[in-house]
Amino acid sequence: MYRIGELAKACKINNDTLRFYEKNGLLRPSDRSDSGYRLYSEKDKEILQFILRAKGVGFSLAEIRELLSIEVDKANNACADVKELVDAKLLDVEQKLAELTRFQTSLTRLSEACCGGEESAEHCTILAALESDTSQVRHEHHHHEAS
Amino acid sequence: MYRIGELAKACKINNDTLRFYEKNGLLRPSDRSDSGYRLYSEKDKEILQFILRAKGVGFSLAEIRELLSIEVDKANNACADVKELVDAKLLDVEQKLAELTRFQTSLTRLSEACCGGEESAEHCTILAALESDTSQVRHEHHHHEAS
DNA sequence: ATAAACCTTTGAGTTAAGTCACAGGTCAAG
DNA sequence: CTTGACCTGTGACTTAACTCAAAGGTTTAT
Repeated sequence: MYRIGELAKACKINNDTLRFYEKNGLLRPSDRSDSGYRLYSEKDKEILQFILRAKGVGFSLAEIRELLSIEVDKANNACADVKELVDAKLLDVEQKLAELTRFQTSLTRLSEACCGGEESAEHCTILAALESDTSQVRHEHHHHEAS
Repeated sequence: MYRIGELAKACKINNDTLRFYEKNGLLRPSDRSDSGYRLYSEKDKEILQFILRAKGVGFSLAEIRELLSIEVDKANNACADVKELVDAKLLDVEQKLAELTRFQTSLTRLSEACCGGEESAEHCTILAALESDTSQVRHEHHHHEAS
């Protein structure tokens, strides 16, 4: 079991961030000590790492809360609802992947062109390096009620 | 040439967001009308779409500003500096790609397990579906001075 | 047994990224 | 030649996601 400071240090975040996540329903410590200290389990740590990774790839805390809440009710199989959410998130992820792949291509091209010599003049900005197929820009304004 | 409202509508963002991006050095309209109205070119629109895509995959405006500023000084070849920045961003992107790919795998697994039947009980949460190789969590605190 | 380093709660402050409000100028249509 | 939809600037407000401060309880080390 980790105390708050230990877990925070291990994951390089602030103690207050952990309290904040708790208050916002993202990560509740598995236990409390007799004196009220938060006690986090190994599994709690994994959840936290999941949260941090998800944040890193652009999910909001509200979205992450949703992701974490995905859990098939084994007794009643409320599967359909879950699948819907999962598939929606999957679409999000695939869209992000597509965008990122394009960024990767562009940046790679730019990097290669860069110190290659004088023939590189055409690909000297990100924008020039980006394929100009900008058709797929998407915007969603899901308004999940947050904390 | 687009006026602010036209471009904003075309890209499904707020007029004020465009003014905000301008104030923060992300997108300056190519021209102004005689009466002072902002006039955006087709290229401006592409830049905006770039910004929106970059935002979508988790880049901050400060990072996007950096990305946009990547431009090889063709006369003086300040190539080395540029390459360094590009390669740093490339690393970022590749890391995000790796994370996202794992999310994709997990979500796919979850989706498939979900309405598959009763043997799916093991993969009923994101966390269960995630490979437990959580070793690679990374945190960066670049402090680019923002606008 | 007392200081130092931890933890508790409540509540206020900060930063990034918008978003809104206001007072007024512009322009196309009737 | 005025009405309505658009634009201008400046500045205040909002939201998400922290981050800090204050007042006090707990644990460990001397």
